[in-house]
Amino acid sequence: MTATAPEADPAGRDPQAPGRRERKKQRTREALIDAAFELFAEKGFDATTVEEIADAVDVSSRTFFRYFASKEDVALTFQEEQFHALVSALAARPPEEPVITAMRRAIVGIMRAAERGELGFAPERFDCMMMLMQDSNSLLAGSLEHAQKKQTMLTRVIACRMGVDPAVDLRPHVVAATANCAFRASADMVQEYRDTCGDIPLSEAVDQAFAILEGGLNFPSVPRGD
Amino acid sequence: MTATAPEADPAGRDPQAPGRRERKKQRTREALIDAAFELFAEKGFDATTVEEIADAVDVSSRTFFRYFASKEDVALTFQEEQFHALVSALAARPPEEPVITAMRRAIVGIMRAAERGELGFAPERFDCMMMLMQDSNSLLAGSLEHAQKKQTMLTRVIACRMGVDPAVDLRPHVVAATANCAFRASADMVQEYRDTCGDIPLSEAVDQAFAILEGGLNFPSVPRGD
DNA sequence: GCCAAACTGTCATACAATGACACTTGTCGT
DNA sequence: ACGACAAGTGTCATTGTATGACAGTTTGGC
Repeated sequence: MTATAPEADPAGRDPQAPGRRERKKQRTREALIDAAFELFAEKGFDATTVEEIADAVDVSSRTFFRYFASKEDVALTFQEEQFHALVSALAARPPEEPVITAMRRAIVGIMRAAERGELGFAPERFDCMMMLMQDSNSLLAGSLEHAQKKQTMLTRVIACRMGVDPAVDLRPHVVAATANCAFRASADMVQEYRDTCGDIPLSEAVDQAFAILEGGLNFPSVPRGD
Repeated sequence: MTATAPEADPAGRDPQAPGRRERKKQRTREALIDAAFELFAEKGFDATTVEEIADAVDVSSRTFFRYFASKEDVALTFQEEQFHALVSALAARPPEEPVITAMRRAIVGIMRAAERGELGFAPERFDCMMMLMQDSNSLLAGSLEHAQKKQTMLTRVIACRMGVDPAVDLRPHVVAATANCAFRASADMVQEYRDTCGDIPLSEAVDQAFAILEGGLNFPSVPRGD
């Protein structure tokens, strides 16, 4: 392995450029994610062991845990990326917009982008994760835990945008929780809908969910026209 | 151990009465819960091992897992009981009430009852569980998973009340998710509030959260009066 | 080329959770 | 009262997740 690569430059030319070590680390990380999803798709989340994932990439399972905090973590990388994108998108919304509107447009925008593969990962991966969650309690739990942690952060962002103190004002908490709420409600229905009719884009369902929430939820009980 | 107890009756007098075996089982179960909470309160959830809980009651850890599916499970017994009470309370609401109103009153009613110790368990236990969740990710995850599963069931109850099909109508999903949403938002704020000002009853916060949700969440962003 | 830092593998270990099997105890019929 | 059967429990073994310690290797900076 001599310096046959064209970019090899003995004099440290670009101090920002990630070195070979960094690149290798990144490759290992992505290889682990790829291998994990391949195995998950094949055998399911619970039936796949960390050792199998590590073996597929030819590293020790100890190394796996140096890249990911848990087996759930490797499956939730996309959720993590989506959240980061969400915070940016929310910050980019014009300040005249009411918070719920900003939130709604930010989320729906992110989800549409994700469905088009514009967020740096294949859309199938996210779908795959949603499917896996149906069959694995531990993955569902991990996802919810992750989302809850993010909700706490979102609350601060929203409180700031509203100019109120989250320690004494319930509203930012409710708005942040609403994001989770809309997402979970939509995911549940999309899943149920798939079994009977067919696929529906999650982003559309989430948009609808926000519409319902903004409407105030005032639905009558069944008229009992027996 | 001869029949010195006054209730010993050779002729099976009451076929409904739970036998000694059943009573002993119940006692073991409650002893495990008691021991678990004592240890949790003392050392925290994560730092407490199943073996310690089992030892405190003088049973094997294998037996612990015959009573509870997981270490989280023993801490979530109250959450389980609250949910059962909620479903009953919801069913008892008059059919003229809009679903969101029925839900709100059912939940707030249950939580007030819980705070008064009218649900068969000490209110401190529930408070304790909420505290433990702040420090334990696995317990938080378990709680959220449990709540999510219950939400799915709630969705069906609500869909039924609304007279719609949950596979094609998003609204019952959103209403059910709203329950979780209101609860989590309130729990987060109550916790934050406690650190700065003091205690506030969770039931009141939840009631407020519903009011906010029913209002449609239309809050302006900060006026920027710089 | 050399040194220090970063990365990895190989132990060892703790804990959660489950299956298998034997043993004890409660329940029920006679 | 006795015995058969079922329920409950303990012991042992095993799998899988996760973490700490330590040594060996690779990489980047000098």
